[in-house]
Amino acid sequence: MDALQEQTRDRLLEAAGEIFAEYGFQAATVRDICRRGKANVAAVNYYFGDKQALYIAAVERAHCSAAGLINVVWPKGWTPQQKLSVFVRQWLEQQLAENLPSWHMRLMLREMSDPTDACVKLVEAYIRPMAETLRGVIRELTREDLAERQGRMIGFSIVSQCLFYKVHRPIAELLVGREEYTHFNLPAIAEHITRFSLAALGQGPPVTATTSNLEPMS
Amino acid sequence: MDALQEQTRDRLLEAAGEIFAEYGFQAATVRDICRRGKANVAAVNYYFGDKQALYIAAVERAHCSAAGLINVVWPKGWTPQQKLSVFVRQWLEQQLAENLPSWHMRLMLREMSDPTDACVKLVEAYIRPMAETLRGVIRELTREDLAERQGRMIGFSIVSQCLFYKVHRPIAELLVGREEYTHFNLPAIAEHITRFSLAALGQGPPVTATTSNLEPMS
DNA sequence: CTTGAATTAAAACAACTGTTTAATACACTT
DNA sequence: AAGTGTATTAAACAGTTGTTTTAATTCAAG
Repeated sequence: MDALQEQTRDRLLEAAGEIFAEYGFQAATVRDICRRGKANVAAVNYYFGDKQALYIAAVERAHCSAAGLINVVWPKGWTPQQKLSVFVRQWLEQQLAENLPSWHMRLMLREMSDPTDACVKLVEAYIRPMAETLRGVIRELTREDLAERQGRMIGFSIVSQCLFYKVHRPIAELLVGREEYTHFNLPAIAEHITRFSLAALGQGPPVTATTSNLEPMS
Repeated sequence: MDALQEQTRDRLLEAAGEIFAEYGFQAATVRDICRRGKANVAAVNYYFGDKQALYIAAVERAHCSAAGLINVVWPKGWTPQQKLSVFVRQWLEQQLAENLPSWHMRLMLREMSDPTDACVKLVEAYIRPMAETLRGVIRELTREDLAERQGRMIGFSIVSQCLFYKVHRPIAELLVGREEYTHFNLPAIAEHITRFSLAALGQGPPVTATTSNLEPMS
């Protein structure tokens, strides 16, 4: 009984995540969700109360399952440059993950661009820990007495570059052309962002330098 | 007759812009738009055919009225550093403009994060010209033989930092706290992005340097 | 004043929305 | 075997959606 009853609830949550991520809260309909979840229309209200509660549950599920860069313990002997490189690459991997279940990140990004009631929990459980991780790396890369506010801005500069390639990907693709954009793949983007940011912090050569073997596939 | 007939059509377009910018295409209702435009419900279909055509017209109107950084002619003797500084500042001013009519930029940003059929025109008429302007400045800031692809990535790095403070402003505010975020005002952001980017290109001191009088209120 | 087209208005349209109800099916205990 | 509480279903609910229809109104030209 428990196995079966939990099954439909879970199927519903999974279907809700996919559809909310694709269409957003308003445009998604509970009938679509129930159809994909192979459940009756009344199931949403039976298990979750109403549509909004289902949405919040889906967002929660998304940020609970994706805790990649939270509480990382860096291997000994790593330079802060290496740490930043891995941070950027891993962020991009999560973000651009074409594999399943892709809706987790998409739903979170939607919440980040167009926040609802669910975004407070998202910030506390997911974003703030990641921001702290990044803040630690930045602290290693800069002078000890760097102003806290400036440290935050540096973090924003790094993260914003990563977010761009997901949030504004359609526009970027339209701008440079579909074929050319295939060269804007994950390794290329990751290396550019890392080099750009390290150079900005005075911890690497200008991004315009000829050689580019900053991080030979650690 | 012409004056009056154009009046309601324009009122409708203005109201549509505001409401579409605030709620998005799906969540905005033609009844809300007509109420704000002081027109009958049938007016939308009478003047524009259907809701989607009204939306596209609103997006068009938005990107036609905002052509600030397109085809700029830089004053003689300006260094590329100064040009970049002005570019960033002006982008942020348009983007963060709290003054009227703020819906133009908000509607375009919505289209950039969540593109519909209207975004192709938007790219060609607004985004591509601005990208060309920025590309010119970057060309001045780097070696002549810089790879085109890398030039584009540098442009993305700069623009993404600007976009961040609009698109993800709610999250950023939630992260650093409302009071502290008041210090993330336009001049502070503009200076940080300019210094960060110039340093990345090897055209300025690291962003972590103590002094910050890069651009004393030109 | 009359004509006739353009504009506005009120009402109705069918389709869809989230949600609720009431009946049924099922597994379990007593 | 009857009873109990949970899970699922089909049907209906009331409200909103975009759109259409039909009629009233406006208003300049003849």
